[in-house]
Amino acid sequence: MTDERSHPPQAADAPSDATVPKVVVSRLSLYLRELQRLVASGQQTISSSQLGTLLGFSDAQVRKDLGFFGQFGYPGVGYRCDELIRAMRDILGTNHAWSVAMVGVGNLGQALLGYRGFGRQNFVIAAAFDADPAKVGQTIQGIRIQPLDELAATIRDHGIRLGMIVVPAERAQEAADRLVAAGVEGIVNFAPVTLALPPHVQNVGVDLAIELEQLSFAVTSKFARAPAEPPGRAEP
Amino acid sequence: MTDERSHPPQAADAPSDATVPKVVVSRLSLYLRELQRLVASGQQTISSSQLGTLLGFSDAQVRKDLGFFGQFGYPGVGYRCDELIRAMRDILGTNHAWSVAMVGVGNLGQALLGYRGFGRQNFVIAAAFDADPAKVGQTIQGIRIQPLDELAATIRDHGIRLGMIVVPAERAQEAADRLVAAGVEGIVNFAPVTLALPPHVQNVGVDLAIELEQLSFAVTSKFARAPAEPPGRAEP
DNA sequence: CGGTGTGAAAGTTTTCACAGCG
DNA sequence: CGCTGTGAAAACTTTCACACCG
Repeated sequence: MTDERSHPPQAADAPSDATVPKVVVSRLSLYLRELQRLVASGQQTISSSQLGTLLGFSDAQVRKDLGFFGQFGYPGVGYRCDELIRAMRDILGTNHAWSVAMVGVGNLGQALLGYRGFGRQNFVIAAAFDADPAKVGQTIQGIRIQPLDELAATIRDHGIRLGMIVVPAERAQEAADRLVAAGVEGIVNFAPVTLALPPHVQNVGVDLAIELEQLSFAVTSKFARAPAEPPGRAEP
Repeated sequence: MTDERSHPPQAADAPSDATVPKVVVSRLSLYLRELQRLVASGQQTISSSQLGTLLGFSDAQVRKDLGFFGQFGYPGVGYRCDELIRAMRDILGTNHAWSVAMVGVGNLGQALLGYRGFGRQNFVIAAAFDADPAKVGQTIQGIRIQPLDELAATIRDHGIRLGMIVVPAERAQEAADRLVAAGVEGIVNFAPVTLALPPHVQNVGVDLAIELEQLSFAVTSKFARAPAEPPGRAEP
C-alpha cells in the first residue's frame, strides 16, 4: 500500500520540538472516539465546530489541539474523518497493537479480561497473573492465569510494554515493583493508592470511588464551578 | 456529639464565593485517600511537604489547594490527619452516605457491584437495572436486578441522586435519558461515548481504553511531556 | 526552629479575531 | 462563501518567597 495523498494532511512535520500538554492528549482520545462513531454512521467530513459541539468544546480549541501535531484540515471543508482518524492513531500510537500484562485477576480483573473495548482500540491482554494458587492454571476469557513468578520471563518473552494493576491496595506497590523490574514502560493502576515509580515509567491511575467523589462534590458544593456548556440537551 | 474544637481548623468560612477549579478538587480526593492510609498506619500529623512528596506535588500546591476551602493547619506542626480527613469529607460531601443507581449489569457491572472500595468512601449501590429479562429478578452481590421500567419509581422512592452507566455504547444515551428523567443529579459513565445531558446534570466519564491510549502516547511519543517528578523511586 | 497562609510573579492554557485558501 | 491555521490577548494555575505563628 503506497501513500498517495493529494495535498494538505501532513501528520508529521508538526512544530516538531513542542511538548504537548496532557490535557490536550486526553482530548485527542475523545476526538478519536467521536470520529470513529461518525465514520461508523457514514459521515465523511467534519468541521472543528461540529466536532467541538458534539463534545462540549469550542471550535478554536479543537483546531488548536490538532495544531500541535500538524495540519490536517481543508479550508472551507473541514477534516476528512478517515484521514483524521488515521493521523490521530499515529499520534497516540495505536495504529499498531499493544500487548498488556494484567496483574490480579479478581472480580474486576475478570471483567476487564472480557471487555471488548480494549481490542477495539488495539490493546490486547496478552498475559494475566495472580498470587492465588487456586486461580493459577485456570483459563478465564481464553487466557491462562500464571503465577507471579513467571511475570518477568513472560513479559520479556512477549515484549510486553504496558501493565495493568488490578490487585487490592495492599499489594499494588509490590505488583508495580515487579512490573517495573520486568521492564514495563507504563502502568494503568486500578488500585486506590499512589504508586512510587521511577520517572521513566509512565502511569495512569483509575480510582473508581474517586470518580464518584468528584460527582458528589459537583452535585453538592457551593464551591463547584458551573460546567462550561456540555453537549446538547440544554433548555432555553 | 458536640463539636468541641480548640482553635484553628475552620472548615467553613473559606473565601466563601470563590469557585474552585476541577483539577483542585481531583487533588483533594488524592489527599484524602493518602490521609486515610496515613491514619490507618498510625500517623497523627503531616506537613504539606510530606503529603506533597507522597503524591508527587509541591508543598505550595498542597497549601494553595487547601486554602481554597479554609484554614486547616497549625504553623510549625502541619495538619492533624483526623481533622483534615473530616474537613475534606465535608468538602467533598462524603461524610454522609450516597445511594447510587446502576444501569447495566454485565461483566463490568457485576464486578462493580462487588467492589468494596465504593462503600469505603460512603457510596452504596442501592439499585441495579438491566434490560435483559434473563437477568431481571436475579440477585447478584446481594442486590436484586430490576427491569428498566422500574427505574424512575425506584430512584424517586429511594431518593437516589447519582447514577452509574455500565451498558454498551449503543445504549448509553438511552440509559442517561432515563436517569435524567428520573431526576438524577450526577452520572458516572463507563460507556465509551460522550453523553448529551442538560447542564444541571453533572457527569464524569471513565473510558478504560482511553486510559491505555494515554499511556501509549506517553510511552511512545516524542511530543510527550516529561513527568514533573513522581513520588519516590528515582535514580540519581 | 519548622511550618502555615498568601500576595505577587511566572508559566500555562484557552479564547479571540482575522488573514488566507479552495 | 465556509472553514482552517495561528499570532496575540485574556484567563487561569502553579510556583515563589516571605510575614507570621507556636
